[in-house]
Amino acid sequence: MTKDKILAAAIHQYSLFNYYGATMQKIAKEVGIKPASIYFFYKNKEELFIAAFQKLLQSHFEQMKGILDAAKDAGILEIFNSLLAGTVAYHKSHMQETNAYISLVASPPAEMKQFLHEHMKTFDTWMLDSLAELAKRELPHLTETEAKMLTKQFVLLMDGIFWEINLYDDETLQEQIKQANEMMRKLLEGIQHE
Amino acid sequence: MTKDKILAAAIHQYSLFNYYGATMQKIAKEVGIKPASIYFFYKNKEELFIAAFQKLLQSHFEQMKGILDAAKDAGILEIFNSLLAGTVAYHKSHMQETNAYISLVASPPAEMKQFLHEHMKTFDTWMLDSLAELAKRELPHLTETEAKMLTKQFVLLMDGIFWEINLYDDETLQEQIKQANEMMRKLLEGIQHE
Amino acid sequence: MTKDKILAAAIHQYSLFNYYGATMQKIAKEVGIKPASIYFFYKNKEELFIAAFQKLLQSHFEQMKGILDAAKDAGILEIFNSLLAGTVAYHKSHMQETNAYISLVASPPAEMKQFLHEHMKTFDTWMLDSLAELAKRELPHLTETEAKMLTKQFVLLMDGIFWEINLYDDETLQEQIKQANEMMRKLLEGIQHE
Amino acid sequence: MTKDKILAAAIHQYSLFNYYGATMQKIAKEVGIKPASIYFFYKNKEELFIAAFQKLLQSHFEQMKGILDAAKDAGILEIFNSLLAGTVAYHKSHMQETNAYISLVASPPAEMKQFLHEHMKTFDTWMLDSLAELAKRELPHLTETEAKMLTKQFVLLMDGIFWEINLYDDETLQEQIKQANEMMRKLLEGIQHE
DNA sequence: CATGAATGAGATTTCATTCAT
DNA sequence: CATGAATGAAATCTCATTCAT
Repeated sequence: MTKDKILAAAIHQYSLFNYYGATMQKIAKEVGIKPASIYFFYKNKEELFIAAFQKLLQSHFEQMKGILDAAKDAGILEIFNSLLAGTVAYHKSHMQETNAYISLVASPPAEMKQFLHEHMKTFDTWMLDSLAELAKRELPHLTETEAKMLTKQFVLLMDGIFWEINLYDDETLQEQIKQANEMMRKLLEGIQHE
Repeated sequence: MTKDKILAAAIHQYSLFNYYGATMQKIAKEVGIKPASIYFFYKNKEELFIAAFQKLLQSHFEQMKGILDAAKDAGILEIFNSLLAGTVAYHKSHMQETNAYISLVASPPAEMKQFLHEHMKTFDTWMLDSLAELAKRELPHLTETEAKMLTKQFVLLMDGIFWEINLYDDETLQEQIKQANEMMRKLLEGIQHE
Repeated sequence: MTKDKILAAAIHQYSLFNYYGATMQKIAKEVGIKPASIYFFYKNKEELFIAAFQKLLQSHFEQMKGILDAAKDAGILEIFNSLLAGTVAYHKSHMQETNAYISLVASPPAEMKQFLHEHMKTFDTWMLDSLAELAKRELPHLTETEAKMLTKQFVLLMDGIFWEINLYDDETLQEQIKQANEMMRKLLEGIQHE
Repeated sequence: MTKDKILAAAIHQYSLFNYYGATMQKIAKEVGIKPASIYFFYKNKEELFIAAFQKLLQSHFEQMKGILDAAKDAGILEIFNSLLAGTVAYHKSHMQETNAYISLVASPPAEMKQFLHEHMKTFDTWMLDSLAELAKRELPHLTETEAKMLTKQFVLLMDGIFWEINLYDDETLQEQIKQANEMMRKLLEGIQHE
């Protein structure tokens, strides 16, 4: 459908040139239509990008949910492992969306800031809650405080890996994932020996 | 000096609107001059932004060097601690530059990608080398491999904290720094007990 | 009928925005259809407006005829009186058409100028002839010249009132109609005393 | 000066095509510059036309004041006479402005309606007050009410003449002015014989 | 140093219109 | 009858840049 192709092109152009550099012309050309035609589907550039960003964030959210869902029946260390690997694998196989996503979070157009902030809060809450629940299930002897600490530490590692998607090539990134897994292993060991 | 004010305004506008949204008009207005006047100092927009980005990256680099330098005579854990705290403190007190820096790394204008990539490699190498050296000095019993691992893990935590500057408010960020310090403490403990 | 609703909407939009501002979109929206549908009824914008203006002028003409017809059996002063009152009453109760009519006469689209000029001449001739005839019937002692003068003077007053529809609120306008009637009364008095 | 030439061209184009048909391109072409250059002098089309209309109305007002001033030392009938003749002479020798003025009053762009209404009120008040004062000076035996009536009647004739500028050719218009003068003469005669 | 004036190129958007369904 | 989808042309406006002063 043309409407969806426009969204995809908008996200792609955004990933390349940011909001002001992603022109209606370039988007139209990528879709294979004329700029005027975009206005049949979207009222203006702002509404197009609101739709595009919504789709982007939502599909990122759903992907994360899927990864967590697929991993949730294993042991806690494996879950962490799968989450890191799954996140990176997804992002590496959807570089356009990932670049757009990173760009959006790192330097959102002024009009999106509010909307984006709310999404990030929702996402963060979901991630922390889900992880804490899994941690309690797998490590029932943990206090509430300990479980929270553990999840926060894991999220910190996830964020580190996420930022490094920007910086490192595939090989180095895989090495960093190993380091992250290693760290989680040691932290869990420490807890279980206490 | 007007020339420096232009650079600062360019960085500020870039942090707000990215490359294509940072117009010569807005930059001029922020400085209090007319757009035509910018061309007395810089040949064109591209050269202005090359200068601006160079300054931005260089001053970030120097700042990091300064932080490391100030911390380097303490114990290894304190060094890690100071680096994290110093980095965040610097960025929080220079939000404009930080936003511009993050934006630049996360979604650089096509023309800058090459230049940026080289800078990041230099910076990364320096950071890893410096940290490895300090680790060896403070923990002389570590093998080369162990030292490298430790520094990589620390860098991963630093990157996590860095990305979270984007996401969290001050309070939550301070909490995350604590978590990072706590993690480093446990990792070192583990190594020293082996 | 849709076709008539389109005409009415075209006239309304014309009264608000003039020819170039009365877009097919706005007309369609007012009717509750899509712009493409208009082309089933009218070949293009120009033909739509030719039809609209013809209807507008013709209905104005017929209305004036009706008013004259209804008044023509009274005394001459009453006839003048009824014409003024009737004209204003009609226009005040059809403000959209009146605004469009005034707008059309005051600043016709270039393509309409010729057509409009002819209509105005026809209308003017009819009005002068009709009035002159009535004047002769009611005031048989008048010379041809005197009758013509009287009708021209009356038309001048009518035109004044007409322009003032633009300018004044209802109350002031009613006051001006009284003045016009008063003037006609005095003029007739003057003639009859000679 | 370019700025003034732009204003004049805007008024001219407006007189030909009304607000939406008076494009920046046509205006620029008439001045002999490029459309972009207009924006150096006026922020946008709306502000350009606000300036243009202000100039138009103000210069019309001043012209009327000048005509009244030049006529004010004669007898009352001559004053009326001069006003009518002066108004028409001015408008006939400034057809562009007059067409624009009529168009503006008859079908103002929505954004101008408020501003225009206030101007018209000011103008109307000035005209009525000035005429009433002259009437009292020249015809001191008139009551306040009679003076007011006389001026209103004169204004009605003026408005009739004004609207007829639209409708008639020069010759017919001169004839109508004669009729207007004749009417004023008779009205005054009536008053003085009472 | 700095600006006023100007512009070519291009961005966003609107408009009248077409045509297949 | 009516519309969804599309478009060429043009309208408004912005942008980077130039150049004389």
